[in-house]
Amino acid sequence: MPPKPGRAALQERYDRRQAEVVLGAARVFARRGYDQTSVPQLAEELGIAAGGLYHYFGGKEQLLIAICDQLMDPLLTEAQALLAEGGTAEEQLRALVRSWVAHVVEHRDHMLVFQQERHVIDHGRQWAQVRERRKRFERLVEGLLRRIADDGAARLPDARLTLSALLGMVNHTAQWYRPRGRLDVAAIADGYVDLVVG
Amino acid sequence: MPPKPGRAALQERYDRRQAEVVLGAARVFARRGYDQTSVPQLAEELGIAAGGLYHYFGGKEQLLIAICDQLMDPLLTEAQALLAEGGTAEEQLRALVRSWVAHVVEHRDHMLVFQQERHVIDHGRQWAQVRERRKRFERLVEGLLRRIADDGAARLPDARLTLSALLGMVNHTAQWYRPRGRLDVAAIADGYVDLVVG
DNA sequence: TCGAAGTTCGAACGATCGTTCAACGACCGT
DNA sequence: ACGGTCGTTGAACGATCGTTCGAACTTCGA
Repeated sequence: MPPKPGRAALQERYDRRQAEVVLGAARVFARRGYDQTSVPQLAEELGIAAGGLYHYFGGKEQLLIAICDQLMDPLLTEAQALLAEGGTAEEQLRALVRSWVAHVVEHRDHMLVFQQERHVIDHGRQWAQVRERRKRFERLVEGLLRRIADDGAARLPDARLTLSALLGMVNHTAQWYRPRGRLDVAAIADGYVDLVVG
Repeated sequence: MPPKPGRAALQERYDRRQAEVVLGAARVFARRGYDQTSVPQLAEELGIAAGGLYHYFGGKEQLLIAICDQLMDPLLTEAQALLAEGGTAEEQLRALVRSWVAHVVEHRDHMLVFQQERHVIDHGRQWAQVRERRKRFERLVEGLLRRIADDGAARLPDARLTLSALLGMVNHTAQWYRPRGRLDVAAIADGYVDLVVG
């Protein structure tokens, strides 16, 4: 269904439209729920015909996978870049959490869908790549927390428990953050880090 | 559909069976997802015929509401009882979080469904009571955190942000806790409280 | 400007959904 | 022990689901 390989201009247009559809689908799914949104309903909100979706996606579930990829790929890429920059473990953690919170807030709809459909992500065969990306990101954070604990500077009760707590609070941000709220992204992220490292 | 009023013995049997169905449905929904589980599938796993469910519930969504009630009612009741017992704010917080984590772990399936179906809970008209119970519980925790902040003992960066963080980490526990894990419920709860109050 | 390739449409498909209901065995109160 | 209610069954319903596909429209390359 995508254009034949070799035609760069067409490929780019195809990819841009596809990403646009994914973005819109994330917004609709976050509000109405993935399963409770029928393909005709989704198509109507996106302003295209129902059948037209299948030009860009093999099926409804592949669209869901694309939403999760659009969420996880840049997050993991940015996290790896930050860790390569050097600095103390605590400095790196602070930078990582800032980037992470910014990402959660920016991709709030994606996050809500991602959390909502955890049962699909955890079980399906074709979800292995999404699961692995999530795992890799969590390991990055865990490594950082272990370095901080080993430095002895902070009094983390338990690195694994702290990791779970941090995952919980940051990801939960998607459920209450509002664009014109009292706290900006940096204040939220720093507040989280202060809780964790004291 | 329930037995006629006045027959206490029948009413009790009916209520017990109903609660049993809710419990089983929570387990199935947590694994397969609410929407992705058809009524015939659910009925088969519960060991009854599809039509039989409608003896206890007006429809599939009322069953979902019952799951959330079975989760929130005892949690709120116990929280209110703990707050009535007296003690310093920090002591009360520690007791409340212990009870809360125990509840999340005990009703892990309910929690997973509750979080999974957030979009339904937030929007539907008949979900107002569930929303209000959730709100009331959150206000209880918020009041406790404000008392701690006012006492000046701990260095909470922001009571509202701390509340969101605590909600996130405790509720997230349902997604990683395993019965024979390294940490027991009390250790988890105390770890969370230590992060929050320092 | 012309043929080809890419994109969109919308009617139609079989499958499956949530729900209803008449009927039957089990158990209650008397 | 008997009449009535309760609990359960499973077949059947209309509605709606995700998906397909051939035709119409648009854009690209030359």
